[in-house]
Amino acid sequence: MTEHAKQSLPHRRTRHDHSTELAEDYVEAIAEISSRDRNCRIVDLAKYFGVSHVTVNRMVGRLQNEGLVSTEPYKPVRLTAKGSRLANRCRERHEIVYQFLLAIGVDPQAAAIDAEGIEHHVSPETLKCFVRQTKAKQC
Amino acid sequence: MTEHAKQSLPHRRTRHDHSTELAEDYVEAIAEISSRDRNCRIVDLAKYFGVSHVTVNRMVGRLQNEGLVSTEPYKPVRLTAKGSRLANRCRERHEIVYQFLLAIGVDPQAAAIDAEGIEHHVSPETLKCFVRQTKAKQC
DNA sequence: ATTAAATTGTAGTCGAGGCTACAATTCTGT
DNA sequence: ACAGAATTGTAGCCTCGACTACAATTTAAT
Repeated sequence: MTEHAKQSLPHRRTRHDHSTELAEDYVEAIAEISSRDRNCRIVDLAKYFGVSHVTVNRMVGRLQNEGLVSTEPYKPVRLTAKGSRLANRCRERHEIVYQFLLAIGVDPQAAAIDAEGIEHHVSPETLKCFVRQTKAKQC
Repeated sequence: MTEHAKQSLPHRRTRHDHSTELAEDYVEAIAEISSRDRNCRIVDLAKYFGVSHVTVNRMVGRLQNEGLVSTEPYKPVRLTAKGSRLANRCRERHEIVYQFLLAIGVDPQAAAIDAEGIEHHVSPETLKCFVRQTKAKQC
C-alpha cells in the first residue's frame, strides 16, 4: 500500500522527464548546428531530427516561451544566455555518459545510441560516479 | 550533411522507445503485483502508477492487442506467456542496471530513480558491460 | 436478498507532438 | 529586377496518454 506511493513517484518523474528531454535535445542541437554553420535555421533542425519543419516551428516557439531561445519570423534561431548554459550542461553530460560507456567497453556505435537515450535520466550524483569510473579506467 | 542522417537515427529511436517504455513498465508492474496479491486489477495498476483507472484501462487494451496480456471485462489482468517473458527480461534488466549503479557507488535512493529512467535505453551490449563491471567490483 | 461500496467500462475533452497542404516571405541566379 | 527555389508560417488533422463525469457490473455487508 505505502509501496504504491513510493513506486508511483519514480514513474511520474520518468514521464515528466519526457517533456524536458525534447527541450534539452533542441538546445543541444541548436548549439551544435550554430557552431558548425554559423547560424541555425528551422530546416537544419528538421533535418537533424528527421521531422517536419512545422514540428520544429512549434517546438521553437515553446523554447522561446521558456526563454531558452530567441528568434524572429523568418530569421534563424539563436540560443539565449540561459539556453546556452543549458546546452553546455547537456553537452557535458552527454559527453560524460558517452565516454563512460566507452570506458566500460561498449563499442562506439552502441555507446552513441545508448548515450542519447540515457543522458536525460542520469542524476547529478550518478554523473559524478560516471566521471570517477571513467577516470579510474584511464589509469 | 550526411551527418544529419546519422544524427536523426538515434533521435527517431529515442522517440519510438517511448511507446515501448510504457508497455514494459506495465508488464513489469503486472508481474510484481500479481506475485504479491495473487491477481492484478486495474485499480492496483492505477495506484501503482499514480494515474486514473481509465488510463490504465486503455493501456491494458493496448497490451492485449499486442498479445502481452489477457483479460475479460471486469476481470483481473493476467500476463500471457509472451507478456511473462517480457516481464522477466525487464525485471532482470532493471536489476542489472540497479545493481550496477550501486556497484559504482550511487546511493540506493538515487540508483532506484535513475535505474527506472535508464533501463529502457540500455542495449543488450551495454547491459553485458554493466554485468561485467558489477562482477568486477564485487571481487 | 438487497443495498451500498468498490471496481470497471464508456463518452467526451485536453495538450503534446507528429503530419500534410497551402500561404507568405526571403534568397538566388540570370 | 524578377521569376523560381528555398525557407518559414498557418490551418487543420491525427494519435497518444492523461483527465473528469457518468454508466454498468461485481463484491461485500447487513
